[in-house]
Amino acid sequence: MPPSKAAITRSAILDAGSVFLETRPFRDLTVGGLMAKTEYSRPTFYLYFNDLHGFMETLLDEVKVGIVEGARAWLSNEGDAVGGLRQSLTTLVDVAHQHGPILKAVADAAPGDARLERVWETFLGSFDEVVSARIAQDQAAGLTPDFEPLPVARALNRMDAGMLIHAFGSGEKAPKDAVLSAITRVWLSTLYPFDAAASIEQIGR
Amino acid sequence: MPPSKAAITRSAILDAGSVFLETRPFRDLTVGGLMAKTEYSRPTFYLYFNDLHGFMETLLDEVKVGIVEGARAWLSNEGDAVGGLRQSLTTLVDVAHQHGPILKAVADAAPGDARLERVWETFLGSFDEVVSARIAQDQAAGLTPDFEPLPVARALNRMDAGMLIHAFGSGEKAPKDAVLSAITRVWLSTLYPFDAAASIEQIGR
DNA sequence: GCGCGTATCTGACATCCTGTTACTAAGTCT
DNA sequence: AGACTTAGTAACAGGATGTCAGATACGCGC
Repeated sequence: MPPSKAAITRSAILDAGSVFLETRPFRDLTVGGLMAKTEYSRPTFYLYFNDLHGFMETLLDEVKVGIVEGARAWLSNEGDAVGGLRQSLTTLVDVAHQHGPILKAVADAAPGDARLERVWETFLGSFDEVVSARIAQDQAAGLTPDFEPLPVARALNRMDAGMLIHAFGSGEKAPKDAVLSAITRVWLSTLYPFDAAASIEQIGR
Repeated sequence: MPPSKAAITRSAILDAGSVFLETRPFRDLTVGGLMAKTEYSRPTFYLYFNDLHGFMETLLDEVKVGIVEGARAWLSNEGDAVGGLRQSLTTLVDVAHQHGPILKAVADAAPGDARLERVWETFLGSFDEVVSARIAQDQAAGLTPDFEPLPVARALNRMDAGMLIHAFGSGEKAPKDAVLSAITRVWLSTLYPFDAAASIEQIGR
């Protein structure tokens, strides 16, 4: 079946939003301005979204998948830990590079709305838990020093979020490799220090 | 001389703001609501501040000093590097714990205003530079592995910012020691890995 | 092609917050 | 007391939001 008219309209609005956020910050996004970029009128927006924050939530959903996907290489625990982590971080950086503006826009919008803030925090928090679990595993296996996994996981994740949004959020994006090697270094030194000689040297400078 | 009437009014407004942000997020702060907590009327606000974001900028200025202060122990390069860094992080966590709500409010408000965003980014960025310089020093001294200092400094700083705001920003604050030991571990493993055996063990779990 | 019910869309409205201006009141100095 | 400066306010205009009653377009049986 052909996509319903509603589906077309809805995704036209979403597209217009993505395009807008490619070049302008969330604070400049208004319902009126957004809809002016489409062939519909302002009230139509409210047929499909509750408000701008709900709109951002939808936009986030479309990106979530890719981000979560990337984490698998390390979390699934196949192959060596160091290699898996490297792999996961690499794809994470790739995905973030791709969707930088939307991620920044969501992060910017979140504090303005209780619901979106919770969604965003939950999104970030979900990584805290899985990473923390993986750390506990590696500690049991003697790969990782013994420490409380959760706060360290949180710290590392906040680092990623802050770094990636800062690097790829605005128009001119920072070089991917510098970002990747910086966060890779921090993750590896913290989680697999015994491996340091072998693994860190490979990062290069 | 006694404080001028203007100074009294101004600081009454600032106080009302601090108190408000102690329990409610920035998004709930309006000029009208704020001034209702004082004995003045709404337009009076505009005699002293350009708008809510200018107001937040002023609030940030009052906290800045303490934060910068704390960094000295490590940056000044007296005594051993590991101890100095430990010391700096400890006071950083203390100060952040104390002013958590204001820091979160500023971070929340920043994306809503181009000027405040720049101020906030500059504030964060200033640490990137000094930390990066210190890292370069330690690399020259052979204490720290050889890598590009700036991106790593940025990553570590973003970690601190994200962690501290998340931990101390809202009403119920996370336990200080868990936060401190998590970020301390990451900083030390990354910057002084050769010292690992000696230094990391002291962190405890 | 014609009517009809449903899906889709819009004009017009009430509301809220912002930032400014023209004005009043309260001090201060001679 | 009179003149000048500082402090504060009431009232206005602008702009964005979210809602609703009504208009328009579409699909479908005939």
